[in-house]
Amino acid sequence: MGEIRNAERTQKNILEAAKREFFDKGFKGARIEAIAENAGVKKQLIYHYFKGKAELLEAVLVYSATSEPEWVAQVPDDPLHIAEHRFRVNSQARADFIKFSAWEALEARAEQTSWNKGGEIALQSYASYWKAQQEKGMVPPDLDPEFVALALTALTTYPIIFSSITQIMTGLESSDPEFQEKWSAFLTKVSGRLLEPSEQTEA
Amino acid sequence: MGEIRNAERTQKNILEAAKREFFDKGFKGARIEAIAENAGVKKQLIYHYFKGKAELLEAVLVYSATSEPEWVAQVPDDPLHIAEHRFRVNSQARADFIKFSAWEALEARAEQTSWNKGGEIALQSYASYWKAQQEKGMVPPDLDPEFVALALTALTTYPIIFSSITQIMTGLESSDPEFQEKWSAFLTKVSGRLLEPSEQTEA
DNA sequence: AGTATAATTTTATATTTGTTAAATTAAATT
DNA sequence: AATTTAATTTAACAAATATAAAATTATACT
Repeated sequence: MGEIRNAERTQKNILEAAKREFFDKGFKGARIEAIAENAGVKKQLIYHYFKGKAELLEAVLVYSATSEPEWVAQVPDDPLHIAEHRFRVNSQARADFIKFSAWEALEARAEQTSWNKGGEIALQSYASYWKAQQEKGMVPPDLDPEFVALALTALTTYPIIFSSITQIMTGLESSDPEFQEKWSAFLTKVSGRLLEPSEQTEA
Repeated sequence: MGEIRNAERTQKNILEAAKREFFDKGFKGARIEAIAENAGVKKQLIYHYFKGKAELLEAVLVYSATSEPEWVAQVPDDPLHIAEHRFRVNSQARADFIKFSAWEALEARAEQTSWNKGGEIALQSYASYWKAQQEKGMVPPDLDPEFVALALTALTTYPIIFSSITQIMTGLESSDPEFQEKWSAFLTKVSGRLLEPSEQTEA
């Protein structure tokens, strides 16, 4: 309409709109029509550039993986601040992807599909990280490092996924910067308490 | 077919099937046809007994609320074991309801609907509990009790909701009794570390 | 300018799914 | 037994939604 024809730009518009739609509504909940409307395009164009709904989602996932900024570089050394760092990154740069993962997990359970082949690796490597930390003596020996990883994953994603629950319990939305500050501080305290050597070492 | 006509029993069959379907797939994902099939009934009967899909869900919620066993009675006194107790109850008697709440939270965010009027009260009263515990000196004063409540909610529901993630990180499904035992023990340790008075009380 | 090719829209189809209305069958009542 | 009422099924509708084919419009190339 307003602009000159440009396949590349149009495809990008579609991908951006699709990303918003999929990440917000999940695969089943996403509507091709809504994506088209949001991209300022007739929906049949989507079938022209991407084969179908499933293929569009896959394209969105690679697009979103490549286009997102690198954040692995600046991971803090101190395991005490890992959780806080994770939460900050999750709630800022990756909030919508986290929400999508939640959709994915629920939908995958209800049916049998599973996108996100890269997600598993990330989760497992996170578990490996805590195993290594335990071997370095940074995690109390009585705590299973895989459970530590799971617990911290829960604590760093739950408020983002369940913002309404967060709102009800704390009075703050998880998108609120005030919540993010306070929860970050809380996570650091929790990490400290979790990782500090137990008092009754041995009798 | 096999049995004699009995409106009450049929309604119960429908409610049971609907409960399974809604709790597993969420509201949008649930299929009336699947419910009918599962209940051994033609789907039009559902419209006869319950007005429509939305009303059926409401009926399921009250049915499920009244038919579930009481568990509030045997809550442990010691806040150290609250999390473990919550997790045990959640993963056994209430696993499917927890999953439904997850669907509800995600769907409510995507749209504007919200069932589950009773859920808010439960969450708030859980927050109040921890506030009271802190006043009794059972929670370190530097930890916001509402955040403690949110954290423990996350830890006691996340593995149930995201069983696949749990499987990837720990090698165990959250429905596996082995996982439930280990996670329960882990939660108690975490609670202990979280609630124990800080070492550097004041300088 | 004229033709080929790419970009986009119009029109149409098939399927899924929630819902309604009518018809049928069984139980209850007199 | 006849009639009324309740339980259940058959048939049909309508809206939503993913998808396909054809038509149109703009751009590139010679």
